[in-house]
Amino acid sequence: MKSGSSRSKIIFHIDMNSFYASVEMADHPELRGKPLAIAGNPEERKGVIVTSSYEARKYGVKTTMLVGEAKRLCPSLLIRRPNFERYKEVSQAMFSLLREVTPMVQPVSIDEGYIDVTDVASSHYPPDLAKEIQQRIYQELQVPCSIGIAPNKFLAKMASDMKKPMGITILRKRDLSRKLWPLPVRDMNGVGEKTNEKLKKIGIETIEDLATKEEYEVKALLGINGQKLHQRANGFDDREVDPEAIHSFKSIGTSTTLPEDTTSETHINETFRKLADKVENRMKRKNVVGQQIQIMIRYNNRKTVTRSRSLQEYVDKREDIWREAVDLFEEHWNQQPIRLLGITLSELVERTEAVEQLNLFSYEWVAEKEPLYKAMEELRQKYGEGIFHKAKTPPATISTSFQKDFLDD
DNA sequence: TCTGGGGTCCTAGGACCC
DNA sequence: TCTGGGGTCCTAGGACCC
Repeated sequence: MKSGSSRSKIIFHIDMNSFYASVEMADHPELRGKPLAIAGNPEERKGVIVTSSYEARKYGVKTTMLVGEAKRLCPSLLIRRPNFERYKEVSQAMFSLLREVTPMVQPVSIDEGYIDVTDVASSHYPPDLAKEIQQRIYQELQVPCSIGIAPNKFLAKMASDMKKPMGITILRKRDLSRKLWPLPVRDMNGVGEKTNEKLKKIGIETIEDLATKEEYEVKALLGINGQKLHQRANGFDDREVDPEAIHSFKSIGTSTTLPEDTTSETHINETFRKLADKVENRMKRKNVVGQQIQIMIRYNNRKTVTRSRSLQEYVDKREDIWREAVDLFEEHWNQQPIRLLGITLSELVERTEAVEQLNLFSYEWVAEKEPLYKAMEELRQKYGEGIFHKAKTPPATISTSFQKDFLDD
């Protein structure tokens, strides 16, 4: 084993098959073997399919399809509401199990993740190891998974997709032209609807078409993403499995589709209150505070706008989140009926870190407090209360830049 | 009866600074 | 008579993924 050199790696991608439906079947044996879909409540306009069992997929039931449409395709379809708490439990149990194999575990979402087994492979033959993992997950949690084995993340991900459910697929570099290249380019991770259309216009339909095109042509079409895709199609991907990535989340947000379109400010304010509550709870749980707030408004014609604002101070309290959200909303709402509202906080930092910064700030602030109050009073008398309309906050949270600008004058 | 809710990353223009 | 060039921050929007 050479140290520091680019030794070839062995990466597994573990993909839980039809995860939510599988968990429901594990918990409710009477559902097993039946066409099952997990979906929201159609009466609240949330009736879209989130996941469906393989039995349901045979009828053409797909994710994001409306429940009505799915039932038309598959009249015997059983529908269950999602139980995310339960799915999270099973997910955590699954990742704990993986961590018994190696600490090099990177969860990507609730139902998939990568592990780097390069070091483990000296004592375990990788396909056997994969089989063992798959069996343990199935026996201990009663849910199926597929595993892709490859020298990098991209190929492992593509491999885990090739045999489902309960498949194990090895994708070596030398297998590329035979196993990967014949696939439609749309199947690549990172190629969605729009990119697929663009690629089609320059004659790229399969992964082979992409791999054998000149890189600069793809880059000219898609920018940096094109370059990345071209490299991946040729089997290159140097992203590491990063066990820490899970801790560095960048935003926390929540949104809701309203049971009916509304223009009622009371209703809108109430909705923002609930959203702010939810965001606060999640921020508390993760022990973070945020310095940027974004709201999302989807109108009845589905036109969606986002509006954001950087804040002078970190927030994590429902009242502050709510006030900023409503303030942004009032500033930008075009009076059209609203279908969906959302709040997202970003520029997150650990609360402890924020407190240190705050202390520093407070120290400076106290020294300038007295003149600031005086200054504000003068402004108020000169221009009226309206001068502070934008801030809508007590003097303690007036921006430092404002404070500094004024005091320097 | 058109299409949920949770995210990440990238781009692009304008402001502002040097 | 035409006014460079680079860097960073802020905001809005879009593409993509599960």
